[in-house]
Amino acid sequence: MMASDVWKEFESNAISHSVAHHLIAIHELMDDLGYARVSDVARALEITRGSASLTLKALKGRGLVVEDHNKFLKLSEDGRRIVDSILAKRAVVRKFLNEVLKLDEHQAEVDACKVEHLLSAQTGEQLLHFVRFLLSDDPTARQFLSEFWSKLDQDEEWQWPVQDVDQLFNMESR
Amino acid sequence: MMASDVWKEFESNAISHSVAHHLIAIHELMDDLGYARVSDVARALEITRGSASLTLKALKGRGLVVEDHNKFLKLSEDGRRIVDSILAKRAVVRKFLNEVLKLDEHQAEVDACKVEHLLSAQTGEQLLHFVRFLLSDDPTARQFLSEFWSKLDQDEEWQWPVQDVDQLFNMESR
DNA sequence: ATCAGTTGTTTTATTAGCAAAACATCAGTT
DNA sequence: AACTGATGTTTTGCTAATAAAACAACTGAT
Repeated sequence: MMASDVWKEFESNAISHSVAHHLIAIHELMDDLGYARVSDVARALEITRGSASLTLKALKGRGLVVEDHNKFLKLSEDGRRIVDSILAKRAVVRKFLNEVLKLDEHQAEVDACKVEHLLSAQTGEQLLHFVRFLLSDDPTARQFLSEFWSKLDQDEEWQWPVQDVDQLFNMESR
Repeated sequence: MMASDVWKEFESNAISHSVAHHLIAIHELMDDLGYARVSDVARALEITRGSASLTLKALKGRGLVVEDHNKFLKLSEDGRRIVDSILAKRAVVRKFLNEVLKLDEHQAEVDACKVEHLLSAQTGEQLLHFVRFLLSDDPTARQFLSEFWSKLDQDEEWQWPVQDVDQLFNMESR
C-alpha cells in the first residue's frame, strides 16, 4: 500500500533528461552539420562548454558517445539505440497530443519533450499502435474521432483538477 | 530549429518529482492515519527523517505545507490543489495505459508515476475527456476499441524503436 | 527518577547538473 | 613572430536531493 516502492524508480532511470538531450543534440548535429564537437553540443543546448565537456566525458565513460582522433564526437551503437527510442516516443506522444487531443503545437512539443525519456519501450510501442490506427483512414476510427471532437466542443461541465477521477468514470458507464 | 529552447523547461518545472511525492505522502497519510509528521512522510517515502525534514522545511517556506502547533503537518490550500492536479493526471494516465493500451498494471503505475507531475493541466484535462469517452458505453467508442484490440493481436510487423515514425504514419494514410 | 525508544533537527558528505572563470591549445591573420 | 579567436578542459561554486551520524527533546515503562 501507499505505493512507496514505485516512486523511487524515477531517479533510478538510466537516462536523465539532460543526458537524453546531450545524445539527441549529437544526433541532430550529425544530420545538420555532419559533425558534432563539445562546443556544438553546448551551443545547441545553450549551456557552457565546460558543462557540456563534463557531461560528455561521463557519456564517453558510459560508452554512449565515442570520440574521434580529433575531438569529433559521435554516438555509439548503444547511444544511437537510445536516441532512436526516445525520438520515436517523442514523435508519437507529440502526434497524439496535437492531432488527437488537439493541444496546440507548442504545448504538445513541451509535454512530449518532458516525458519522452521516461516512458517504457512497451508504452511507446503500444501508443504507436494506437495512434496509428486512430489516425488511419479506417472508417471506425474516423467516426470515433469526429464524434470525440464534436463532443469536445460541447460539454465543459466539470472543473479541472477533478477530485475523484474514478467516480467521474463510473458516472459515465452508468 | 533544433528546439533548443524547449528542453530546458524540464528543470524549470515548479514541482519536482521529489516534491510531488512529499506532498502526496502527506495527503495519503492524512487519509490513512489522520495525521502526518516528518517521520511518517520519511517512512512512507523510504528516506531518512533528516532528508524529509529538510525538504519539508523548504515546502513550508514555499507555503505548500503548514505545521501544526505540535509538529503535525498538513497541506495548504495551494498544496492541496497541486496534489489534486497530480493525482488526477496519474489516475487518467494509469487508466489509459492499462485499460486502453493494455499494459500490465505495474507498468501502467510506474509510467504514470513518472510523468504525472510533468504533464500540463491542459493535457490532463484533454486526456480525461478522451479516456472518458473512449471507455464509455458509447457504441462508436465500443466498436473502435474492440477493433483496436483485435488489431493489436494481429500485426506485429515493425520492430521497436522505429527509425522514422512519421513515415510509418504516412504509409497508413495512403 | 532513570532508562529506552521515538521524534525532529542539524551537520557533513555525496551526486547530478549547471555557471563562471582561468587556462592551454590550435588555427588563421597580419 | 605576434595577435586574435575558437576550442576543450579544469577548478570553484551553486542548488536540489539524498544518506549518515550526532544531537536534543519528548514519551512511556519500570
